[in-house]
Amino acid sequence: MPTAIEVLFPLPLPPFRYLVPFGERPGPLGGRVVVPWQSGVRIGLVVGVDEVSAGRSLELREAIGWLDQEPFLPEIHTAFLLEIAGYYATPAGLVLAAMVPTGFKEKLVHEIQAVKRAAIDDLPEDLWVEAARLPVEKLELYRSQGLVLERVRVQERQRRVLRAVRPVDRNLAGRAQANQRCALEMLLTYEWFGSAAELSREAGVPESSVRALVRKGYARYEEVPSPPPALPQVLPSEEGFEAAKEPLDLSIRSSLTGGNRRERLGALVPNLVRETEAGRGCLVLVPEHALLEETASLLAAVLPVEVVSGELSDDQRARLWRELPLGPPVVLVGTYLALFAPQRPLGLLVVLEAGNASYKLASGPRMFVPTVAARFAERLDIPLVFTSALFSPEMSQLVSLEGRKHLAYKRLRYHVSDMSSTRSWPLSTDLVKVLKQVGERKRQAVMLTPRRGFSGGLGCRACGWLGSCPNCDLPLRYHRRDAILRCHQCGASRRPPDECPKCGQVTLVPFRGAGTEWFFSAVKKILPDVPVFRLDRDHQDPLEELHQGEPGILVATTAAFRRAPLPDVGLIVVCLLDTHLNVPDFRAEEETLRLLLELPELVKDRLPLTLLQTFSPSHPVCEVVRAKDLDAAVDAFVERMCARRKAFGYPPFSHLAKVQFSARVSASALQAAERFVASLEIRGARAEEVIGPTPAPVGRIKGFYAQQVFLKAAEVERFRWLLEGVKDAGSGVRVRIDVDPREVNEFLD
DNA sequence: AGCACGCCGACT
DNA sequence: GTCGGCGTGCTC
Repeated sequence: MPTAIEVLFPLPLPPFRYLVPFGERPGPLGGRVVVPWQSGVRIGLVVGVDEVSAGRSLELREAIGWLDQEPFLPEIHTAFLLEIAGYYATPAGLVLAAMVPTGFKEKLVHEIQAVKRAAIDDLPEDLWVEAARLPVEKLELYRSQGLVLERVRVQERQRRVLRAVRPVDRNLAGRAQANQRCALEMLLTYEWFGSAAELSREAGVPESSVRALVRKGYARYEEVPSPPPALPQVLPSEEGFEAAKEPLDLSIRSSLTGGNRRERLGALVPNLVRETEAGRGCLVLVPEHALLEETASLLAAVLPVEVVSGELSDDQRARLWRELPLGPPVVLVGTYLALFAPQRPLGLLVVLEAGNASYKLASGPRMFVPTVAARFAERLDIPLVFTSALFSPEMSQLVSLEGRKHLAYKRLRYHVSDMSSTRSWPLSTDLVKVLKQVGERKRQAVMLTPRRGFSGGLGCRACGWLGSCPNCDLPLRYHRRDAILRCHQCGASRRPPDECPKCGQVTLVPFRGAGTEWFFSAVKKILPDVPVFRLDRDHQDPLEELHQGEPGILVATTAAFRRAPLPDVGLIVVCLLDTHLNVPDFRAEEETLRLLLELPELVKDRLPLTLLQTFSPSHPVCEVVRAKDLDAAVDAFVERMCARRKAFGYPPFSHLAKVQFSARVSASALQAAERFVASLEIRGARAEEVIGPTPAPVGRIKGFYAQQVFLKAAEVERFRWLLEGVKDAGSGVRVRIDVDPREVNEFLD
């Protein structure tokens, strides 16, 4: 029986089948193989081997050859890719692309020759020629007749340089050729230049003179091997960083909560030191690039550190992957891209800020990185630590009681300001009072606003008309400074009308929640002499003055958490807590509490007064932060959240997936969703396992109407079985699956 | 993801 | 009359 291999590519596709190269053995799982692909060739990963019938084998193309002697990826990793793809109901190739960020996009040199005595007139024997010499159909024909030999190797990194071909001669002797002569002499002295522009700069001659040298044959461009790219240098942080003295007594899976970001990292330093000294590498995952630099530079003060993130070029990653296994053990700090980095042996896996929303990959395989990391650590049988301000129900499923480590919370003084008992908007009378104090004492304040722009909308006070997006069922956000209405979902924008399009009156006013612009101008009005800074996605004021301790007020979205802490903050304001609490998601309350517990991370030393503006001052979250014993109150809150999730069958006590059907025609989306639910019933789904279809909370986005169905199952096998029922929904309807959705109401593009 | 094929608007 | 927009479909 012929042998076939299953080959995976870094593309949104499942593995494809090829025949083993003629006369060769299947090769190991996790090896790289070169195969014909459309009209060319490409690199894939062998993820399976099986026998196929002789008849079936006729339909398969033959692989061309192996790329490495040793497996490129250990077998454990290879199997893990497929497992993760299965759980997230995503093509395995997407997981490969996300987890193995190097090794599959190399340029290839593909050469062919005729087999002995094939007597093909358009292909030589005994001489390798570029495959591109032959038209694709010809090559395909000769392949099927077994008339052609093929070989492929990786093209080494090259760069184009300008080199001299012959010396100055009398054709360059004239006065008119002075510039060319000068450039050629310089080129002869230094052997080569990276470009004509570079040479012209160095020689101080116009670029046209250099080009003339090339045209006249005195110089030419050549491809030469280029040196490996430099890796980013991690500069040790100059700031003092309090590392703990003794290692924590960690379990195979642990959590570290409480304190603040730096304290949590500091508490783990002795463990990282111990591992590297024992000759094992450590992996420290961060949720996003913004946290990478801070983390890496703090650790670099005491440990050997390397970094990996999407910011590295392909060549830099290739170099790191090549060199990591050869060098001494390091602490590798990176985003999810670092998870499969070839550090062997690995002694400890740390997932920093495990509750951070950025760990949910928004595109590609919609994986939740902490979950993936936990399964991976389990497979490799190495210890794992989650750190987070707040212990989460998800952690409670993974971490045993002995594994739970806690640092006491920084206790802030909270003041809750009831917006329903104040007439001033958007600054309550309490807030005006404390802001004035901050101004008088020349201190700093941070105000966290729920959104960017001026207001949640622009509407008519007379008739209630509200400007909304032509593509989405959403109000257009009002950006006063740019004098524009903009959709925060699809980006559509338009000029605000001068009068109400509905009733014609000139009574258009900002509606709904205030954003950074509104708070900015409100603060300016009451404190005209205090510098006010704005920070959000649209607008970033330089903050050097604040970082140097100058007085001022920072009005920001949660973008403030991605900046270094400020030195002299006397006041933190959560401008409208309700916006966070009212996010229609079962995690909203926890996320709000997390936000409040992370507030100390905005400030350097002294703990400021924290003022929460809200219409629901007795909300449990407000009660928790005002409790005498904060640590106990948070514990009790998390217990309640766990109990609630258990009662309603939410994760982590069940597996949850959102299946979204979207179409330009509203009825087709609904119809497809209903068909899906009907098919689930035929599969034996129980009533409590299927919720929906329901129209998405924002009914239309970018011109697409969306319907969603939620799938819930206690056991993972059953969950996967139900999810396999998702089929193509027919033309005009897009189906998207999000396993373990973090934002239940997010539109899946 | 790329890449080809295919059908409707603004131009040499 | 053509260039080019991106919708749809395919890759062993």
